[in-house]
Amino acid sequence: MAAGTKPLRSDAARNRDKLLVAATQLIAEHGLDVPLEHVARRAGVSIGTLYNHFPTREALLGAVMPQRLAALEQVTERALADPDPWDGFVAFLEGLFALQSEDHGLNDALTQGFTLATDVSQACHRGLLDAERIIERAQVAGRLRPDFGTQDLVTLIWAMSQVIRESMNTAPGAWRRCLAFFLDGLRTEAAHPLPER
Amino acid sequence: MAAGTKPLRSDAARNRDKLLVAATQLIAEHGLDVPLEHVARRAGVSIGTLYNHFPTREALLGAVMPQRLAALEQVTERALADPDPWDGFVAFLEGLFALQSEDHGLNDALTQGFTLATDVSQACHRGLLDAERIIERAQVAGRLRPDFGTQDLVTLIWAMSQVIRESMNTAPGAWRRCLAFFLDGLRTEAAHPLPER
DNA sequence: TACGAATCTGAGGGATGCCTCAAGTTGTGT
DNA sequence: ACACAACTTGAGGCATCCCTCAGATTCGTA
Repeated sequence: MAAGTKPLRSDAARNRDKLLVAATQLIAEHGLDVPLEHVARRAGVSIGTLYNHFPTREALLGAVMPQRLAALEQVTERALADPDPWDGFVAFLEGLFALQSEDHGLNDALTQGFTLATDVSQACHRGLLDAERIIERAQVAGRLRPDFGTQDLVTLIWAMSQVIRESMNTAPGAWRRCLAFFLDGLRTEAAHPLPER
Repeated sequence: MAAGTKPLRSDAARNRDKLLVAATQLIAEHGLDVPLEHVARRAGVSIGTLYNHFPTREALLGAVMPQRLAALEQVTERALADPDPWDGFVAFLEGLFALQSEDHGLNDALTQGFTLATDVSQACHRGLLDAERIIERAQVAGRLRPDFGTQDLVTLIWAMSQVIRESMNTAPGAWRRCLAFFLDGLRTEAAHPLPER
């Protein structure tokens, strides 16, 4: 795929950048549903200009979110770099949820994740593949219970996203305690049979 | 408190009932945010009439939700009736979340719960007191880890409410598996130290 | 049956957010 | 300096949901 994108006029390029900055900020503060008019206003640009550059909300998210999701890759790397597979697994989850608790938009994206714009959705799937390696490593080491699958991670993300949302203002960090409870149920030695289906 | 409410005219009483029935149904189907116009329409009544009977959304919720929340009391009773304190604790959680998964409105109410109309909020608090007895009984029996408090139950409800929301259509019952993981972390023997605040 | 009070109705005004497009402005190559 | 394509603007149309109120209707009673 050659770069089919013509070079933007200088003012257009500036406005596009201002929009991306504004969108990144506001999405982090207020989530994926932030009114596009607010984004345009913070960028110091009219709503029409926003629609020139990003014809749909998804287009804007597709331009903003992948960068935020990339932060997750670092967390994954660090987790895999941990010599102890279990500690790495824990570090992954803590890093992941720490990111979510700092960015409303990321929290939303990982919740809706797979119902979203192709760009975002694909990034989520890629992230999940990486996560799978972390999970398997901890299982092979005999530390993580073997019946914990990737879908269970998705479910855990759903769960924690809400804890983060609800406690963000009143008790930030409450999610760490909740995660600790959950982790105690994920150790191999804690495992009891799961309900069938 | 004497009944300060004058008897309604027969048609008014009928309409009030129709509104309550419609609201109960639609709230269960679509959650607490269901448009009031929809409620009026399903009740076969004009929007004005709805506002005659329930001047605010909270008034309507205050009339509808306590009855739904009462279903929870039965769950609590049955849980306390279980001879095994741990089984009772588990039955309580399963009963609670089963109710939530059948009623979008109840799910919302227990999530927002304490940010809500006084009637609903009070019912939530009362429910929480009952739950405390279940928790303590399981702890005294040495089955439930002693560092699990009422606030942790609230957090768990937040978490599961989202799992229920997300999986309701695609994989109803997914919450049971998630709960099983969590429960395995709540057993006394699974307990590891929690992060200090 | 006829009257008055209780009740119902639904058009309509307000708020928010989405998105478009005709007219105006600005960058850029010549 | 000019011309034209590229870009910007923001009013305004659409949709949804909120809530109100003047006028029409209906119930209960005498």
